[in-house]
Amino acid sequence: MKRNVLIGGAWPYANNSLHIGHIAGLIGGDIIARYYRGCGDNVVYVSGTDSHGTPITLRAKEEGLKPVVIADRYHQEFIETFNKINFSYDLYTTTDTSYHREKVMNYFSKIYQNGYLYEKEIDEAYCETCKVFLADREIIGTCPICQGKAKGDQCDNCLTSLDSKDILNKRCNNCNNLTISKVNKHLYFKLSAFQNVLTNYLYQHQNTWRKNAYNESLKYLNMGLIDRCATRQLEWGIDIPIKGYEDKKIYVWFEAVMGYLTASQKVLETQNKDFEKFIKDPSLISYYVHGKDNIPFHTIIFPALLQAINVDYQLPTYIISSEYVNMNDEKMSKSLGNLITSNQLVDQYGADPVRFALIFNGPEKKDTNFKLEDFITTHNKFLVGILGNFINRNLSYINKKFEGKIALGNINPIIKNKTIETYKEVGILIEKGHLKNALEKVFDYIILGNKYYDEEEPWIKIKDNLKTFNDITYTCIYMIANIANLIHPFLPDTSLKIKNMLTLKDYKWEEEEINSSINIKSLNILFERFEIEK
RNA sequence: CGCGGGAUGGAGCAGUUUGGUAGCUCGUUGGGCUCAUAACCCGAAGGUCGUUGGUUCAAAUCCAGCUCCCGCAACCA
Repeated sequence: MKRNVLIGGAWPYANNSLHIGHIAGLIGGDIIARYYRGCGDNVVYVSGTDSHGTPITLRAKEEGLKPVVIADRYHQEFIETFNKINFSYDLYTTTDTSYHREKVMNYFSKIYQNGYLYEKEIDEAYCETCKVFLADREIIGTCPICQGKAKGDQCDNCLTSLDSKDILNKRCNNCNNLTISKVNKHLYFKLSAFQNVLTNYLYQHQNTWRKNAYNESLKYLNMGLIDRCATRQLEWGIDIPIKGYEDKKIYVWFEAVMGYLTASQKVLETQNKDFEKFIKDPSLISYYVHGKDNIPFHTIIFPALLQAINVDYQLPTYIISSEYVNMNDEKMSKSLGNLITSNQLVDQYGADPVRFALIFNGPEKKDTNFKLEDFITTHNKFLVGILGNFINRNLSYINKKFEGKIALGNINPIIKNKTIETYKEVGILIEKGHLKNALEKVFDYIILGNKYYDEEEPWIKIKDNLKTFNDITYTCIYMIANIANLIHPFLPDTSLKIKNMLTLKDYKWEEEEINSSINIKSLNILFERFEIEK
């Protein structure tokens, strides 16, 4: 029976390039998607660029461009980044498509009709010269604490975090004139209505969510959920389908998470499948993959929105929330200038080595540290020394002695059992989101191959016992064929290279029984050694 | 009393959910092999698992207190 699996990768915001921390947090989704596809399940793996909102608007203003230009520029860059590192999204889209806009407006209307959006009037800073309501970040003034210069919601002088309401002598950042306080109306989402539903929901997922997701969510629930403003005084975004709100847009926190629904629907449409049936399937398994800063959006807000649309919409099953990657013991940041973009690293070292490093040293449970020296050492040890070596020592010997012709033999039964067991164990780990452990288990299997080869000493057996030699060799080729499958979710390029060398069947998450004699088509080195640059 | 994470051989980490021989990589060191990209395999040295107390036949693991480190709260996953 095919399982329905929905995997949502976080939607990167079109304001900065993707660095290795982003990828480390997102790569779990790709592994999970590839695994389930190998099992033959019905997988929908989606993500897209978060293209709207204030930061992009302000950025555009600074550069004298339209917001759409900034959004498109980063969207194109993100597509390139995900292609380079081999993410297998079924759809990577953006929030700036007519499809998404239309569907989101429908959801907004639906939630309004269901009574979860209500009007509220609040006082906001208004610039009479520019004739606009100002966002926090467009307000400058005097800090009420130190009398220094405050900007937006913080004081540049004493670094205190402020409520923009408390700033004195508020001025417009554009024209520098004093602002006035003016009543503005907004639509609020009744998040508080879901306090009990979400609390019960959380308790049911203590074992399926990562610990940080559980604790963070519990924190918000313990504080008590508060209603959230769903509209924004802005020109760049999605129109509000309610009368009287023509001058405002839907707040990004609302529409970006809706992307999971709109993108999935789009994918299913192209497959002639029914979205409603899919999203309401009680046995739907869903994964939401993102960094720890994004937890409440996926564990609180998104589930509440889903409930507000339709109580039968399935809530997230697994929350794959990563910690952060630090760089040489420092936090990665633009201002420190120490961040490595995904593209830089992949261009220099290739997709699979980078994927390996980001999984093997992945921030699954706590922050990890990225050091180029460690990256190279680990690469040389595992990819060159264990994986590349096992394959190369086997195939090159057969090439040398038998011109690449592998004779039939008997597969060692212990190895065979171990192979079947490995599929099972790794599969369970991936399904639970324990990607690091899963990868380690795959490498345990490859290490076993090297051990087997050493203990059996085929280079000696070849001299006086060709039958035994053939059995050993055949067992190793059997292992290699299965290694090609087992590494596929993690290292898709390498998997394909191995399959091409031996002309193997397409990737599937199941034991591959080679049963005819095989010829080595071509022999290539899988991984080059990297030298540590001083 | 703001919130969260961490403390395990020289370094970096896993193990803590579901108590029961302390595991991995690097480094140091002895050996084996020569099929393999100075790759591979076996062995050795090195830890009273931050600290104090508690529960238990048994604690790195559970409970309580304490000490120290790091993130967030400030555009940045």
